[in-house]
Amino acid sequence: MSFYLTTPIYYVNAEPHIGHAYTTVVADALARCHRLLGEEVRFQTGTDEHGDKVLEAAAAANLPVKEFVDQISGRFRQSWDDLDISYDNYIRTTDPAHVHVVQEVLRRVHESGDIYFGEYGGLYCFGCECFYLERDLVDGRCPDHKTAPTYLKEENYFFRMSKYQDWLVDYIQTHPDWIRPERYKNEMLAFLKEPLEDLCISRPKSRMDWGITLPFDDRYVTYVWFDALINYLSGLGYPGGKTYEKFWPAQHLIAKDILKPHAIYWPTMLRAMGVAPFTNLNVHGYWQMAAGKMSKSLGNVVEPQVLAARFGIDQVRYFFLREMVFGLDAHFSEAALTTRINSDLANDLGNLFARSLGMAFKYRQGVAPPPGEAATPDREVVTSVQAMAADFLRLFPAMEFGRALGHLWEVIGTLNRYIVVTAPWELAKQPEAAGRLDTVLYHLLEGLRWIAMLLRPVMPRSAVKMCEQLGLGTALWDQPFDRVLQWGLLVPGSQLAKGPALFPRIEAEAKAAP
RNA sequence: GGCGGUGUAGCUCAGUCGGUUAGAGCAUGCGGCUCAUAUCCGCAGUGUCCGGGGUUCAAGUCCCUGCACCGCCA
Repeated sequence: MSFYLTTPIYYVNAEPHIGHAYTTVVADALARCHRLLGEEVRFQTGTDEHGDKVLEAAAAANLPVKEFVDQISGRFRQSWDDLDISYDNYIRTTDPAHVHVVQEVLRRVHESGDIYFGEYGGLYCFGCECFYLERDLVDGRCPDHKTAPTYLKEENYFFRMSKYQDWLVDYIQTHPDWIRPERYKNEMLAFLKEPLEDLCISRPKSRMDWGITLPFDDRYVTYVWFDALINYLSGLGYPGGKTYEKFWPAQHLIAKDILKPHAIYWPTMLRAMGVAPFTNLNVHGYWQMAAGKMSKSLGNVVEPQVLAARFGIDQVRYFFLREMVFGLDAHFSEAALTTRINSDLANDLGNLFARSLGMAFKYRQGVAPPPGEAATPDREVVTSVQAMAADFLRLFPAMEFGRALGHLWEVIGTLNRYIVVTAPWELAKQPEAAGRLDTVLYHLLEGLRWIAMLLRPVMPRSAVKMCEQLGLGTALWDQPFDRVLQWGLLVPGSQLAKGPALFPRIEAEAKAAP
């Protein structure tokens, strides 16, 4: 079974921010989860590098455009490496292979008659790279850029998007899960109640030449969205090849701001190309920043690598997945991040791990003891761990990350209570309770092993640390879920290892930093 | 202006088909334990379920209406 997952390719006119990081972390966690479910996974991210705004940004940075895009693309890639993103392919729209595929697509669609030459005149905003209607302007100015648009009359190439409107509406209605969550599907259906216009897919080089030259008219470059969306295919080696055959169609992951290109342009493009639609478009919300909306000009952009350096990679990954309901907006603040880290990671999980291992060392010299006959509380531990794993593996791939983690944390609570109920420090005082103590310690360690296994997609580094300290070899843990999630695979007699606190508490002074 | 969403504890949110004294986490207060990262466990709360009206034996839940915020479209 194969699984192809994509993030958008990020536009290189600005630095990576927390929104990009969220999409990418979610994608990574999903990719890791599906690998552990035994599927063959291809996970692609990358950068979108053509268009007006990139040209402007390069000019503002006083760099040749290619040098500029190399630099920013590299910075995105570095950010993802810093966050342990396990992408299989990092695509750039300036890659010659991508350029070639875009031209091939244009040629085919042109030949099939779905691209035509026409004229369009209107008020053009260079900031938005689009034309505006009079009624959309605010005091005669662009509503986003507050600049007066210029009247342009141009001849351009158009994609017959309107031709596919009825098909698209029908497809959305007959595949209710296709665009999800539902609210975004409804938004698109509402949008499609109005007649769809054809899409202008060229820009005259006289105005803007940073793009892919049209194969049938070298006076023009390709409109940046038409170019960018094709990355999902070009990254597989489309139009041919085993990779494409194996992995298409894709699971796309996007933020809500780019819903329309993905839900309208892209499926109609695929249709015109004769390619099957993507499997799902998965749309998520925004992080609402504590001090108003996320915006560079407001100075509250949180750079992902800065966050990771200050709070920890796994900590940030956990926060993203735990705190935001996929599809809805959520609030971001350092206070919320700190609370999650301190109460969930340090107090609940980290402390449970430390006290369990601590007792194994204190009472059993750091060797995993053999379990004796299970009593009622022990059996309850096994039952709740197994039930939780089933819930977790049902919810997590369905992108209910917060609920999946909620179930996992209930079991962490169960294990903390199990310690109180069984009171190993009392058992240790009674020589005749030695077997009982062995059993309790074993159930704790084995429960923690399951937790470590399930946390691998979310917090890969911490999960490996847990496995190491639990004395497991990679041969045991580096396997699909169905092989490692069996009760009792922790081998009695294994040598455990002590380590520093998994998740140190964030103290007040760390919060005070700018 | 049109369509849609949201409004529940101090904060963030869950509340199934309408059904008992409306829940969780965090924060707060009290008590307990000592294996542990001053951690963990137990107990205690606090609510105009946005306002108003209606349907019903019964409404956080369904209907109407008003307000606030958000999104999409124009």
